[in-house]
Amino acid sequence: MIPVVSNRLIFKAFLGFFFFGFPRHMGLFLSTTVNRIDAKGRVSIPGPFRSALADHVFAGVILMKSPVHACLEGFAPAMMDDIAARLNQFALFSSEQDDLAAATLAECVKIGFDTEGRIVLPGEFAKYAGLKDDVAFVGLGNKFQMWTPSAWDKRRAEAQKAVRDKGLTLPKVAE
Amino acid sequence: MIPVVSNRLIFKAFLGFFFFGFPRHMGLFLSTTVNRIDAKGRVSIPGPFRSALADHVFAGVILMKSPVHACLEGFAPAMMDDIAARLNQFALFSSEQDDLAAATLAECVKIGFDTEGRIVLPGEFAKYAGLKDDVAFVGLGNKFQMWTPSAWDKRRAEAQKAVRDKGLTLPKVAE
DNA sequence: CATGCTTTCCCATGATATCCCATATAGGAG
DNA sequence: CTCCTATATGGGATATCATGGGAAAGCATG
Repeated sequence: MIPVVSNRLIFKAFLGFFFFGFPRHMGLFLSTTVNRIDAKGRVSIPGPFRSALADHVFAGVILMKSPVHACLEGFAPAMMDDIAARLNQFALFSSEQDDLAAATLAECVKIGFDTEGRIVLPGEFAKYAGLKDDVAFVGLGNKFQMWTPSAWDKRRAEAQKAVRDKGLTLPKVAE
Repeated sequence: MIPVVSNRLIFKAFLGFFFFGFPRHMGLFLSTTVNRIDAKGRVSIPGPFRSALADHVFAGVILMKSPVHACLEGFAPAMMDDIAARLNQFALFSSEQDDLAAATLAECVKIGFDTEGRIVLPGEFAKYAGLKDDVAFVGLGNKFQMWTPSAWDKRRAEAQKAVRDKGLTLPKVAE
């Protein structure tokens, strides 16, 4: 089942804190790489991404079913602690905490690398993004996405079109 | 009959009070897993949850009949101290403290793991959440919830809708 | 004490995940 | 041009986890 555009706001909530900055020590996810899923459901995380994910506590990655697209979102494990801390500002049993946690933390998995820097894709997650043989890893700065190569081609064209048509630009950071 | 709706009102009255973090050393409850209840009423606690529950004093979990939903809430034993501390912000014998304590602490059981990391679901608790064959374990950070898979599907959609409709976001942690 | 009932422990199994080794390929360094 | 290292990929061997069932250990009842 493919998530609809109307879910975009959920994602905004999830990513809302990026506008206030995120842990600075993390590396940036850059560029796009296509890797292969083997018979056991394993994929190599692109080398550069592994460095960006580097966490001194846990060698792995957080995957989330994207609330916006038919893809998976990848984060550094440290991100989850930050999200949890933000959630803890709400009262226990409050509907805000419950709703936000359900829309974010519940949709994630924490996956460790094997000795070769690969992860095993949980079937449920692979199915969600339609991942079969090849996966396009797309670096987007503070996170990355995992797409089927063909779906990524579409999405990429769509994003470029949006930037052109709407004249989107990157404003200077306010001091 | 499940007293969910009526209890919701009690809680709404006091939502504002439960504030701020929980013991930071605990692991986070992440992701959603479905496990099976066997003929003896046993369920495996998902492996990652067991690590998050890890307590050097007691190998087990605290289950609570949710004061707000038709589900069970699961906590690390250490979290009970946190809840007690929150309750102690109210005056002794105040109706707020009495009501909240009755709706939370009084509705808990402490359950130990068996040698395989399973717990036996008390019949009363299983019935409260309508748990029969399969249980969805939902990680929500400082706690997790146990739902029937179908009830969770509904709740999940509801939470996403709430986030969307109310425009909920995760505010930056205040210093 | 015997009898049932429940709880706990222990082992077996299949599925999955993880480790370890082997190979291939691409850059870099010398 | 060749060696060396990091990465990507494949596959066999193990270890771990979820699950089911039997056996032993409480525990109340008559």
